[in-house]
Amino acid sequence: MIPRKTIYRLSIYLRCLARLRENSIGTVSSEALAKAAGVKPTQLRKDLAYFGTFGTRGLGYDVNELLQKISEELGTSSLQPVILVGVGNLGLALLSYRGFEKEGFEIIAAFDTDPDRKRDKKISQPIFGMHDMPKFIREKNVKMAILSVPPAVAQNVVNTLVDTGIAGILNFAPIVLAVPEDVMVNNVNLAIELENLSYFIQG
Amino acid sequence: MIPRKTIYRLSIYLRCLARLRENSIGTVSSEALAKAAGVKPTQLRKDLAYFGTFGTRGLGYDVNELLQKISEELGTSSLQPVILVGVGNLGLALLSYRGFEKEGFEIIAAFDTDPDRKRDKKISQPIFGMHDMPKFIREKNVKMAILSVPPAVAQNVVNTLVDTGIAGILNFAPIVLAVPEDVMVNNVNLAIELENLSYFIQG
DNA sequence: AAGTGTTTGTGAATTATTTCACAATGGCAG
DNA sequence: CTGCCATTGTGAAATAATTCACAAACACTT
Ligand SMILES: NC(=O)c1ccc[n+]([C@@H]2O[C@H](COP(=O)([O-])OP(=O)(O)OC[C@H]3O[C@@H](n4cnc5c(N)ncnc54)[C@H](O)[C@@H]3O)[C@@H](O)[C@H]2O)c1
Ligand SMILES: NC(=O)c1ccc[n+]([C@@H]2O[C@H](COP(=O)([O-])OP(=O)(O)OC[C@H]3O[C@@H](n4cnc5c(N)ncnc54)[C@H](O)[C@@H]3O)[C@@H](O)[C@H]2O)c1
Repeated sequence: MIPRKTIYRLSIYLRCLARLRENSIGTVSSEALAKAAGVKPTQLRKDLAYFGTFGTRGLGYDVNELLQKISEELGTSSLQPVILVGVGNLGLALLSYRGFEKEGFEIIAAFDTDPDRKRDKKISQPIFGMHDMPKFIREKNVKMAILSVPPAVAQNVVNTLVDTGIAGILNFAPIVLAVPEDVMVNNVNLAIELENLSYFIQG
Repeated sequence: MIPRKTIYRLSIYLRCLARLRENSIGTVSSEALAKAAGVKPTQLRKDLAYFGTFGTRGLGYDVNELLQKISEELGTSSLQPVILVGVGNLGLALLSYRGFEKEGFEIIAAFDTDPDRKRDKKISQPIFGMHDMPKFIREKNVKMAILSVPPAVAQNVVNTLVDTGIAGILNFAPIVLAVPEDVMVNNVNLAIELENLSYFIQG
């Protein structure tokens, strides 16, 4: 069982390796890669050891090979379809962001109670009403959703998502969502991040 | 020394307590509050024990008192000024968000290389050029910044921020920032969050 | 082909965090 | 005022994560 935190770091290593490849760097030592990722070399090596041994002693890691192996381990090799619910200020920013595709994700559609008012914007994804959501999720076999609706309705929307087969939710609403234990929620709570910063820069 | 993770959870408790207060609930047991926060009761009690004892055995915690105490501990009692750098899609969404004030933060100004093109939007904060930033930070004694600039320029902007006295950065650019160790960076990397979800819903 | 210098991989040690288990406490009913 | 009951606070135990320390492996030089 690979620790949760290791999985997070694998994602970071992946991005550092991608940059190295862009710069035509063929091999990298655990020391150099760890530095780029902001961790200690031993931690990097331990993280990799959870699922294989890829390095050459005395030399380091082959950038392409390691990229490939981490990618496989994370299952990022194939493009994952994602939907977004709640096309407000934040939802629109996310929809117009072109950075997800090259990381292996694609927001294929958005849903909102009021889809028509949003439609005039310069975004490429279709925006549907909430009524169309269950059918869409089932037909396209979507497993992940980004939730950017007001907190007051978030639990309600989540219940629908879960009933319809969504297994992973990236939640921006500042509330704790109740979900069955086979559904995973990652919360992004910006107020808490700020509060956290504020605490540590004072104390 | 209070664990880092405890501090995160204190912020969550705070929000749960705020909701209880809105619903005119005066006391709460560790069991009920823990459930609302999505943690185990013993963990909640241990978290509180790090900085005091506030409960009444047989009864639970006084909602108002606990709210007050956690707030003090986190230093959220006073409003913290924050600046935002990079008024693009994401930056605009953050600027227009009215939810930070009631959590103790206020984005008092924004900065961008191209401030004039953004000025027509319906946001209340002033947008200045990058040239004005150092002076502003020093004069207003701002300690925290939200960074939503393109990744290619992020390190550069951070260097300026750090030189000017910023001690806490909430970073949305998908790169690892290098900062002196007395500066704290909290990263919000949405691609990594998605990748993480994707891993755990499959494996 | 041997020697040298680097860097990996990994058990063991350390440190951090969570959970357990239960004695101590105070509210409340009678 | 006494005893019961619910609930806290907390050492101790368990679990998880990080760091250390070093032998093993390989590249590279001569
Ligand atoms: N905007 C930010 O910068 C920011 C920052 C932190 C947190 N958040 C959180 O993110 C969420 C979205 O924020 P926002 O600023 O975009 O809000 P918003 O009000 O601009 O957008 C919310 C959208 O959800 C839609 N909606 C409402 N009820 C719905 C329902 N039942 N089903 C589907 N859609 C529904 C609305 O039509 C609207 O388009 C909120 O929970 C907010 O607290 C936002
Ligand atoms: N938009 C999203 O949903 C989203 C999602 C995940 C990550 N991000 C990340 O957040 C950051 C911002 O994303 P965005 O979509 O808002 O990008 P954007 O291109 O819309 O906005 C970037 C803004 O930064 C300004 N800028 C450029 N160089 C600058 C400099 N040197 N100093 C100050 N300002 C400068 C630009 O003028 C522009 O207004 C990026 O790093 C992006 O990768 C965005």
